[in-house]
Amino acid sequence: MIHSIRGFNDIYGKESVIFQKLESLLREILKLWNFKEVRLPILEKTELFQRGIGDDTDIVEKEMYTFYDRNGESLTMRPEGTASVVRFLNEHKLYGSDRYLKFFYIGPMFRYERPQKGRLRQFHQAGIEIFGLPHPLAELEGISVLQYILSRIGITDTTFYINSLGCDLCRPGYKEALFSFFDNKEEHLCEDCKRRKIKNPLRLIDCKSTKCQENLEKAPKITDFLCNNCKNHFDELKNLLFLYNISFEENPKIVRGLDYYNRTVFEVHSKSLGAQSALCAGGRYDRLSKDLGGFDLPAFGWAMGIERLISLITDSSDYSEEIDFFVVIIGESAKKEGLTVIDRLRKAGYSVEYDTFFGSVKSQLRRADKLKAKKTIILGEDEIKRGVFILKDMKEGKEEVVEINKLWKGDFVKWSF
RNA sequence: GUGAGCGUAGCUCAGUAGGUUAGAGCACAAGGUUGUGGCCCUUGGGGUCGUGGGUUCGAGUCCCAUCGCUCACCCCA
Repeated sequence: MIHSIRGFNDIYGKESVIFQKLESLLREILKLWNFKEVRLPILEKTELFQRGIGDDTDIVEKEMYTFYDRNGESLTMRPEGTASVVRFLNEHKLYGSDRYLKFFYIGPMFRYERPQKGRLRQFHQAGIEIFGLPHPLAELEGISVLQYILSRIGITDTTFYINSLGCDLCRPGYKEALFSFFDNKEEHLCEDCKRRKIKNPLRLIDCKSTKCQENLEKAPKITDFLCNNCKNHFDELKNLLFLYNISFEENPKIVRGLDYYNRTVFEVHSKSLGAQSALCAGGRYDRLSKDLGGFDLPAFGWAMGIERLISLITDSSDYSEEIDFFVVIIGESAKKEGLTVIDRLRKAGYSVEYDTFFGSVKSQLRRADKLKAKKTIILGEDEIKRGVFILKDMKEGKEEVVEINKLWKGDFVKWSF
């Protein structure tokens, strides 16, 4: 027996229904904020992610599904959505007609990681990207719609962490301060951090090892190093969040794992998620578009993990959907009429099921009950002779005799539910 | 990539210090009503005990290997 690839799951049953409902809710809400959907390819040139996400990040270094196609070109199954959206935007030169653009996407992403709770190799993300707005109003747009989505789904018990990473002007000063702070503490650092210190000193800040935690208490904070513009931006954002009554917690340890962020970064965590507690994360990435060879466009965006979101939905309701009619067919001579009735009803807009094995009346009715049919039509040889069928209400248990002719007249109104 | 725990029926699990034909509940099917569901009763189908090797008179049970799943580290949505 061939089974699915590790970390690649089949989504079916209740989960599939919740998935659909969640998607339509997202589309409905994002429309209120005037976000437009983009459906982008799953496969992109590897270079897009190397340059976009950053060569030194874990995602690019060891988590991408990368392979050569038949022409020898290196392709990668997208590990995230932002780089693709930026590529799309520049490729179609959409900023030419409108300098303020808002997009969203929903779809599968791929990362080669060891699966665990809340972590799959193929997982789904919904994300938004806002282009062209340097002002923190971009953050407010993105964050307010996110908060509304979470509240509509009914997810509480989340913490919203926010931080600023500064810009090209102020971050070098901070990196230097960090570097010299850790310089004489080499022996106190965990193995990972020794490596980080050279490659990406910012990441020292969010190390989780207890060994490093002590250092971090005394480590310099990025927010103390922000230049005036960055500080004003951050302050103004906080004021806007107050205006919208969005509660947040400043957390200088939020630095994010992708290279493209500047200024605002944020994460939404939930304690109920397990070790992979991030439900949603994002930030501002003003340089990415230009870095990818495109137009110089400020941008802000976030992405949320759909599976993680679903695992938080504590909805115990029954997701097996009821059907309108079950048609019980008794005897060989009733089959022809029965199958015609079924076809008629379906094309009149009713959901209909029947027993293709034509079991006993008892087993057909059992099946009608199990499938949650609202009404059952019973059609046997006797009924055919009389030109009628029995219409049975499955909740009341009452039966009535109806002339088959009424179906052909399209007179379904009396059974509307 | 590292570590820990777990693999017995479609599902959730029992299975006693190794000992006859491996069990239960749920689910499924048939019947109890010569054409009527839910509740109840009866009966039935379904398992190479993850796989391979070893120890033993005898292995679901002990040992080794392997595969898979889960959780955690790491990382991230």
